[in-house]
Amino acid sequence: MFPCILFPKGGKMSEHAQNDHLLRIRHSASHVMAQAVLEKFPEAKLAIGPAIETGFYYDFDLPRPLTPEDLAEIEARMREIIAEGYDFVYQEISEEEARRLFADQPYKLELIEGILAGGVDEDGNPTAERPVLSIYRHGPFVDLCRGPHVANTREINPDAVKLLSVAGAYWRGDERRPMLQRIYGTAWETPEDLQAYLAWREEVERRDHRRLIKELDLISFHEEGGAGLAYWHPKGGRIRQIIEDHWRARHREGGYEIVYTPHIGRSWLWEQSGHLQFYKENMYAPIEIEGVQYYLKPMNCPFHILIYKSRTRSYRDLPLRWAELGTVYRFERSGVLHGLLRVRGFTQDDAHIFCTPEQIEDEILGVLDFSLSILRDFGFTEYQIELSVRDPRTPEKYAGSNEMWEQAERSLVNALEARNLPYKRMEGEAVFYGPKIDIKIKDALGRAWQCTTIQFDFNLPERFDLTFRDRDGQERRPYMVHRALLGSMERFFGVLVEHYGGAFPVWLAPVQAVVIPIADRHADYAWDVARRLKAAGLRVEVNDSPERMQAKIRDAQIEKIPYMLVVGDREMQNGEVNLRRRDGEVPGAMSVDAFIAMALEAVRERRLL
RNA sequence: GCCGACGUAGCUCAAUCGGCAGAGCAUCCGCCUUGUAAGCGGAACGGUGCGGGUUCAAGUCCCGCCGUCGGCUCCA
Repeated sequence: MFPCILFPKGGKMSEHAQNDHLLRIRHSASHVMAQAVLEKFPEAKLAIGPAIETGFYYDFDLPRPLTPEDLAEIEARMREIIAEGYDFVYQEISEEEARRLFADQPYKLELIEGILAGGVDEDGNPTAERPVLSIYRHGPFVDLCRGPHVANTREINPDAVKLLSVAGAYWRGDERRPMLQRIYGTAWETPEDLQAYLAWREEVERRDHRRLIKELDLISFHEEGGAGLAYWHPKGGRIRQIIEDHWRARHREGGYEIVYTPHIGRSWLWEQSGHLQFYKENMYAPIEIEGVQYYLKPMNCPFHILIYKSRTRSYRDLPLRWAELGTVYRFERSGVLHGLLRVRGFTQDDAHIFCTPEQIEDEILGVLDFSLSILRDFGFTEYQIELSVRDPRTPEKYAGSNEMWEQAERSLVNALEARNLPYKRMEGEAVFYGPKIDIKIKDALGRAWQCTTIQFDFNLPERFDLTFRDRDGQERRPYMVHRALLGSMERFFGVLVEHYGGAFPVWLAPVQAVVIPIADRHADYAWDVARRLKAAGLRVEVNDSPERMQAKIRDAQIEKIPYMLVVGDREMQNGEVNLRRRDGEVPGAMSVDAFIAMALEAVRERRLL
């Protein structure tokens, strides 16, 4: 999933997650778990069991599916094994010994072959090291393993270990290989760290957008309507409109033109673009009418290209920056759907930039600045940036010339370095048609989400024969850059909901203020106040239901409305409102105008409250 | 798509061995006229995701489908 989970917020835990001792503890815990599983299922076949960022796992081939009761039993046995106090002993072994030792462990034998053949380690990952077969023993358990481990099982705190879940996982991550059972666990240095991690997981659950969009009446999904298709309710729609309005305004300022294109296109487009060749299994089946096949668009590029090709382009026209909130449909496999983060129909905030090779550096820098600036508007100020480039070993797999790739990469690197942005260079991660920058935004819980992508395309300009007339009269090929900033409205909205836990900053809140009359006789005044707020441009509701004031406040709190304005006899008399904020603060009575000024300032500055 | 789990009222959840489908909240109707996170009383609401099957009897067991969840794989 894209929420590439980092570590719990706060420096202490982050240090721990990178701490070598912690990795040893986790890796050792996974061995202890494997021992416990093997005792319970002597016929179990072991696969691999590494430490991961938040714990560890081990993959097993077992005679039957594991139940939660099994997990509890295994966990209990782990504590006993830990208490038995075995040393972890490292030993290098010969090929023959290894084959003999793991004779009845086919997955281990496969790993052994891999290690001997060179190129992979005992987790199946590529390595350049010379082949060494090594094992780690603790008590009766032995595993093919390079380590490192703690010295003794007692170094694992039995109260800081917990098994979390069991899930399916393909052997070697290959869907054609057997499906194994993976047990996930977590281990920390102290029980306090474990508790903090579990509390963090609970917080993640509390903020889950799938729960919040339902509770806050923002978006729903319907079995009857089809999986992965979102229905935006009035309040969700309101937020989306605010996001879109802001997006449009910023794009106009930023030198973009906004275009609109159809939702379906003739098969010719998709043959020409290559989608039917490379992407067909992700496209909805064609609609045939009058003998012509139309496909629902999985992306907007070919449409923008047709606009480009609608007339002869001059170097004087470039750069062209065209943006569209383009709704696309992709047939995602059923198992990958996930709330708003992975859907089948979504609206990309797409843009394509067509420019001359000379302009590309400036354009890339412009896109980068523009993207980060807009993300900042929405409260995202921390990023994790990846630069995906070619695999230098296989240049033939990529479209475009060497010079193009080099220039493109240079422009991406230059932009990142001009802004002092740290990034990770990912060799071989580029798509075949060009290098790209992906920006993952970090949310309030420190999780990173893939939203922004800036991609070169050396493929489509060729396929569609895009040209411009240069100042020397020659026809030349423009550069084409795809860019999605928020990614998609759906995914961005889901991330936004989780980032704020549903308590949106005032400028985004679907209802900014609710006026709460204490008794019926205050209702007219409440409506009067509401009219004034509305006239000032605020989104306001009046709760004049026959409930107690306390109940109305509770409802407003649950709805996470930023401002609650209580009005009773005193306020009515003085022409005031009595403010209570979502965070529980009660600034108290103030004039209506004073409240309006305060609220408008919060909106203008995009403050939380 | 694959492995596993799950699907009961709008929401959250209950229903012992297969034996009369239930509660709170929300909704509706009354009463109360209230000072910063739930006033009181009453009514109505589902036949258990859908379709088959087993059984005297199915929410409970079996099969298929749909959907959701945890993962894997995928993510132009």
